Amino acid sequence: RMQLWLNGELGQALLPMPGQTQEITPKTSASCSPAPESPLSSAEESVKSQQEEQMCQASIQEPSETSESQPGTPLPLPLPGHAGLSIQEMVAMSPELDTYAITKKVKEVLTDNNLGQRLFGESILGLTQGSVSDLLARPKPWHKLSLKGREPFVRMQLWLNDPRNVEKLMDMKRMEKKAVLHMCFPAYMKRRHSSIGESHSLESGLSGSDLTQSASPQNLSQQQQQQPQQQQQPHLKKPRVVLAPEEKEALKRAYQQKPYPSPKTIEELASQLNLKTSTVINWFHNYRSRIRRELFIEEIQAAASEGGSPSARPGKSGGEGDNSCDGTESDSTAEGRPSGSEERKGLLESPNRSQRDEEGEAELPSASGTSRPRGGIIDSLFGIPESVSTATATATPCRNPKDSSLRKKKAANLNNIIHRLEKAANRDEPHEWEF
DNA sequence: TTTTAGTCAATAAC
DNA sequence: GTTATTGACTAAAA
Repeated sequence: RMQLWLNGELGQALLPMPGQTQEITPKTSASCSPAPESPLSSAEESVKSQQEEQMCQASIQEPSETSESQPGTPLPLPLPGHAGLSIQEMVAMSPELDTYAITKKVKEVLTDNNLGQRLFGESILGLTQGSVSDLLARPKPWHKLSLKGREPFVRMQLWLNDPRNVEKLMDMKRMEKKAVLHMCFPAYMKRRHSSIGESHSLESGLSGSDLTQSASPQNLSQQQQQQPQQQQQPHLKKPRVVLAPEEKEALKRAYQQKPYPSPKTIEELASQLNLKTSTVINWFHNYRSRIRRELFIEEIQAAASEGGSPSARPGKSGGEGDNSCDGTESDSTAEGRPSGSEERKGLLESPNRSQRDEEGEAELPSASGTSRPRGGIIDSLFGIPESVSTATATATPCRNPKDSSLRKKKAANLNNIIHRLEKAANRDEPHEWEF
């Protein structure tokens, strides 16, 4: 299969660079691919629905392409020329990609061609519009992504490499419209106009937003799957919690004081704000996660402003595992983010020191643990232009002597911050929350 | 058991 | 109608 991939359609689709015929060692897929089927089979529901989605898409795809998709692998759209390789294998084999450049390019193409995120997400990435929006606006650097997290970027890269990508998506858009008119329109209109004040339609169990999305045939199948269950239990859908600005403000203040609050503190917060404990817990989880991502963006932008390839710059976000280089925790000098350094500091205050330390150190195995062939033919197989693939340029980030002094400075800065935070953490036990 | 990563989906904002 | 935001959830890692 590897051979097929090397010599077959992928080669054509991904515009290999001339003269790049280095061998690829089997080690790559063997060491990097964590039992290709397993991650997906564990998410059975998701797979099921995505398989449904594929089937539905098959009706609006060219048959030749549809037949390429891997059984058991949720490929919302058969990857152009993947020649039988599963997406997991492709992800495992992928060289380091510049996620920032990829998303930038995708946004550009979508905007230029008036293609929506929903269409793109559902047909190319197998993700919902919201996820696509998030992904395009806040891409994480490659080395911070898990294999699963890398998948959409590989899909995007492959899509960008497909010379007929826009054309195909346009076709889908047109067909989708027809499909909506011919298949979905009556029910869609009926539900849409009959559900004012009944966002959770008893008839279908779908909200207004769902209905809008059901305009897509592929989505329809997913929802049809959910329908029976919801018909049986139409009232189970929980209303979305919307936190008031004051509540958010209070939570942010609490976060600034204690990014990892104890269960007791969470209880207190919940009772004082009249929220469910789980809501407060979720809020902290989400906030930490999103602050962390803001840091990545900042890091990328800082790197970009310094010139060069942003998402995996040596000494900034390079994946060699040194915290002083990954930027996430060491880059305390970065400025200009609206949420400011107060939120940022929380990321340094993980529940225990060892965990915090490990996080940085763990980057090494996570980045290099998926040691795959870099540059050369793999880049060419992915058809990656130099501006997008950073693998060859950043093979050993931070090893450059020029980066060494920067690293030392950052490390010193980091130690200083950790020290101050630990001191602060030691004296903050009894908290009075002021809202 | 807790935290993180990734995602969905409701809904706000444009 | 599209995109952005965000609370909730699942799976996996620590």
